[in-house]
Amino acid sequence: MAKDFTKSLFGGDDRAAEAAGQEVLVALDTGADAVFSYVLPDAMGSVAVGQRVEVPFGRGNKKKVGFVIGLPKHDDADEATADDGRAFKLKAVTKIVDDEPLLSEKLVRLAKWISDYYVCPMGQVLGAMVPAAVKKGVGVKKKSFLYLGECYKDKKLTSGKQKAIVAVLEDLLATNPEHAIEKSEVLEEAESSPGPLRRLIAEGIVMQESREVLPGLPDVPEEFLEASGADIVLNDEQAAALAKIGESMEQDDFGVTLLYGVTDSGKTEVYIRAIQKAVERGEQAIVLLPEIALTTQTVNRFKQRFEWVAVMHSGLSAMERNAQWQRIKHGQADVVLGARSAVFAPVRKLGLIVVDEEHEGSYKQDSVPRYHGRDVAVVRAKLEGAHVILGSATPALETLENCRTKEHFQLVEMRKRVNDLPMPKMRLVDMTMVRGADEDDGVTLISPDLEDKLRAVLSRGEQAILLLNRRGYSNFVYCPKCRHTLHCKNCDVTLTFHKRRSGSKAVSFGGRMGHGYAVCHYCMSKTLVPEKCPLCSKRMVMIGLGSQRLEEELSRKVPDARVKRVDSDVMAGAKAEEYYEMLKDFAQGRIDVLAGTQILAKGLHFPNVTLVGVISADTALAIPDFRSNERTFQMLSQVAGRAGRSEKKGEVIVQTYLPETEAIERAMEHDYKGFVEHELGVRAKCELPPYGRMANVLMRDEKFERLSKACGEMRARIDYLAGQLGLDMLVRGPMECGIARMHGQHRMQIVVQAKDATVIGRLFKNLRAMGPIRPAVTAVVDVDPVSLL
DNA sequence: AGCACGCCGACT
DNA sequence: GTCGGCGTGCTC
Repeated sequence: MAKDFTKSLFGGDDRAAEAAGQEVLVALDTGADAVFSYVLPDAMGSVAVGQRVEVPFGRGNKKKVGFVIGLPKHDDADEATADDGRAFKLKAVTKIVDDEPLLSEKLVRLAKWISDYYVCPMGQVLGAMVPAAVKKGVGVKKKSFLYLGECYKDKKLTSGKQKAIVAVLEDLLATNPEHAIEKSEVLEEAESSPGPLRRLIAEGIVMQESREVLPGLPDVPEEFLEASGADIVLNDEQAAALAKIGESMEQDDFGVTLLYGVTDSGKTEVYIRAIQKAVERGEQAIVLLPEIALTTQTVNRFKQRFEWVAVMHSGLSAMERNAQWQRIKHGQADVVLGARSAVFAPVRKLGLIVVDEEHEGSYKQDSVPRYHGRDVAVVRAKLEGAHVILGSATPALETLENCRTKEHFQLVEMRKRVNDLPMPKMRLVDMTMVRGADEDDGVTLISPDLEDKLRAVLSRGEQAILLLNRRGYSNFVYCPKCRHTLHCKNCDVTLTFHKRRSGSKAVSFGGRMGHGYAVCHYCMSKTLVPEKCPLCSKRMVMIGLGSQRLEEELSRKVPDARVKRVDSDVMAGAKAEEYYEMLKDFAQGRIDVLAGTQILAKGLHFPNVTLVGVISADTALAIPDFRSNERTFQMLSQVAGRAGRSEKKGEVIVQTYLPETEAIERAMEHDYKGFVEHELGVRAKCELPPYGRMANVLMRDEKFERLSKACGEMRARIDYLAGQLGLDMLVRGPMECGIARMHGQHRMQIVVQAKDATVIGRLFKNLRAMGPIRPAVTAVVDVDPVSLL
């Protein structure tokens, strides 16, 4: 049990003055880029790597909890030497927090890799590996457990209640601590109050023990556990893929398989069979999914096939989260399902990690530690001798390149859709030819082609999905006379107009502005929209591709359709049940058209959907990022997968103002390989990933002067180190970020590119050692950035 | 990162 | 006088 060694009433002597002991290295969750040494007094016993300890920290000796990450071989150390050479006295650990390590030694090693590679203090990495709910022990309660003492038969009982209690325990064979029964259960069963029990305990007939208990989880409702799916017969491609994966798994060695399979080629079934193999071998599997794909549908599919599934997702309460984590740690989960951070699940014997939709940018965490879930999965598997399956219909170029060049990577392809469904027909609509005369401001969202198709679909009693891939990009308020647009006062972005929610009647779009406010999607600040232009007093109008506007145009062009708008705006206030209710309405045909943002493109299966309309394929292209073409292709391919998931033929209409873009042209042909080949050529020319690594140093500050001075200094330091260490790098910047101002701060970046990761690693290791730039500005290092905004 | 310390300008 | 904002340095 944890012991508190702070005996002295007045703060105690935290230093190890008289207490000799073992030196321990402790990583604290602080920005300080160091690991701290403490003395563990001998009287406290021993600790292991991965356990947490409480230590005094800083001038005020405030208590902090950190992870033990090393045990140097100094058993009577009480002094240490700082980097600058001066010696100081070690402070003593005040408490051992965990009875047993929270993290395995392997996970601590993984943390070390993340700390080095992503340039983040060890303590922060370890802090992020364990959910806050686990660290706080949310929901852990002490409960009393009862069992019969050895002499229980010898004593005569007179009270009926006492007899009943003993009988219950006897029935349940609770005759030793291992078979102890929870107190309240016993009392309930024996229909007794605590009084008689207290007697029994006092007489030593019943033994009582207090234990920490985690909250149980509610059982999965029966209705979700129908079809087993165990009888699904794999097609030849699936069988071949599984065989290859199995081969690699049986070698009991690290390996990565890229499962490159078109939408509906049955990748999930391959995952499941591979996981079954792991489970049969007594190993556990982790399945990573993009957060947005972690739907009940997906989870249930796994629950139907595996007895012990643990789910880690953002919707869990702190208590549930802790319960799931503890279950995993105690070997009560064969399969762990979760987003990014589930890669840290504390399974005992890791056999397999599946990363579904491995190309998804959302696997990259955008706060410290800025790790990539897929890449960490590969490193963890390497450390633990496990296998990784990376699944995608449009693999990341980095992954394809790894398969070509790295020893442990293999590519397995699946070209056919299950049931031999044809790929949906793709049709391109060149919007530059559709100059809309029907809108006051000359912008049309629904081309005549799309309008016709919609009507046809509705007349056949089928359904459609319309997609606006990103909200708030061009949904802006402007003055038609002086071209003044509303910008955010804190950020360098155009404000997005939002119609006020229910209560006010529809606004006349393209004409006068009504009840509404403009929102900045970065800082979330709201501004009431002025009716007249602040510069020239003309009436402001709004133009844009917002989903509200789409809804409006739909109701005019296809008035009979029952349309439902889905975007994060509508869904923000809605509960999960409402969302599922809406999906149910659509599935059962009470809604004809779903219109909304990309939320619709993910993981939903509606067989009656035969038309998918992409309102504008260009929004991703407008983002100044070298991956925007790749993203555009991936988005279109994802969308195409939504159409025609049954014997009915599906069609996809793609509207664009940039019809000659390679990504769009190739997507029309379902030709990912062709696109990749072209794109790789472009990347090679600029030495961009996958040919070389990239890191982004983002710097920000309220004062532009101070920022640009600091950026200059940063660049100078990078150049100096490059020279000193002979690092072969390409350095660009400092330059303004894609969004030059955010939250009232100016933003600039320096982009570093190098042939391999070790160069980047060495640069930042040395850069950190140089200390902060003065005057100080906020600087953030993003290794392998997923976007450069 | 977070916090204590100390240095300057703006008030009672 | 002294309150408090901000910039700097340190944490075993």
